[in-house]
Amino acid sequence: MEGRFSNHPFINEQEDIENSPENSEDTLRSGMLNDTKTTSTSSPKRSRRAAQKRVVSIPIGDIEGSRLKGESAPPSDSWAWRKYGQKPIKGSPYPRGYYRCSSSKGCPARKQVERSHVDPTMVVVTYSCEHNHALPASKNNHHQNHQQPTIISATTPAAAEAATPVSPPLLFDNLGEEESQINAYQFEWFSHLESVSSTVLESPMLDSGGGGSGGDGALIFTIREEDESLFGDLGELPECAVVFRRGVREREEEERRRCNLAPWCGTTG
DNA sequence: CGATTTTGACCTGCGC
DNA sequence: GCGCAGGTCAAAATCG
Repeated sequence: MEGRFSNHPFINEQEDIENSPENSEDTLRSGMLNDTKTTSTSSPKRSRRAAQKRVVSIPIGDIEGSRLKGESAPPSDSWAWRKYGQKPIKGSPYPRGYYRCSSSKGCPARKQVERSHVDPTMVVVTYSCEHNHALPASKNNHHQNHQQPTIISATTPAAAEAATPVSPPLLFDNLGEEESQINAYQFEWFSHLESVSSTVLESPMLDSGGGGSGGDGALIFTIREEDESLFGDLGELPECAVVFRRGVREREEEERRRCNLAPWCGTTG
C-alpha cells in the first residue's frame, strides 16, 4: 500500500498487470458472482490484485467543488456509477468506496474511491475494467456530449486489436508501454473545471510518462479544508475521478487513430 | 415505484 | 494450512 508515491510525486504505483483475455467482465463477474454462490467450479485463479487498474488522485476540492457548484453533479466521467460497497482499509483512516458503472447493465467498469491517507486532501480513484458500451444518453450524464472519458489509457495495439464489444482488454493494457499518460480528450468535460488545479493537470507526469513506464498516472491535487469536511463522507466521492487536460486536440487526433480500434470510440454518437 | 446507498456477511487472494 | 485484508454480493433502508 505504501510507496505509492515513492517514485514520482504524481505517480502512483499502479498495477498494470495484464489479464488473460479471459479475464473479462465475464470472468470477473462469473468468477465472483457465480463462485460466490455456486462455490465456483472452474474458478480460475484470476487474481483481483492482478487486475489492471488505473490509479488517479484528485483533489477533493475539485470534486466537491464541482458538486457544490450546483451543477447538479460533478463532471463525473459522464458515466453513472453506483456504489456497491465500502470497506475500511487497513492503514488508512478512510474507507474505500466501491463503485460500479450503472450506465449500462453489463458494464464491467468499476472504480474504487478512497481518500489518500498520505494526502488527506487527495482522493485516490482506482479504475478497473473499462466500459463496454458507449456513453449512455441519460442518467447523470451531464456531459454526454463528450466521449467516454473514463478510459485513462487503453491505447495499446494489442488492446485495440482485442477490442471487442466486451473486451476487457480495453482496460489499461500496457499503459506504460508508450503512453502512460492519460488521454485527456477523453476528459473533455473537465474543461469545465479547467480552473482547477490546472497545475497538476499538466503536471509532468502526464508528459514524461512518469519517468517509469510502470508509473501510470496518478494525479494529485490539493484541496481546501472546507472541501475536506465535505469529503467526510467518502461515499460521496467523485464520480469523476480523472481530470486531465493536456493538448487535448493533439492527443485527440492521435488517440483517435488508436481509438479506431476501440469499439466504443466513435460509437458515442 | 424505481434507483441508489448503506451495511453486514461471504468469498478469494496473498503472505506467513 | 491459517489468518488477514480486500473485494463483492445481497437485503434493507432511503431518496427522488
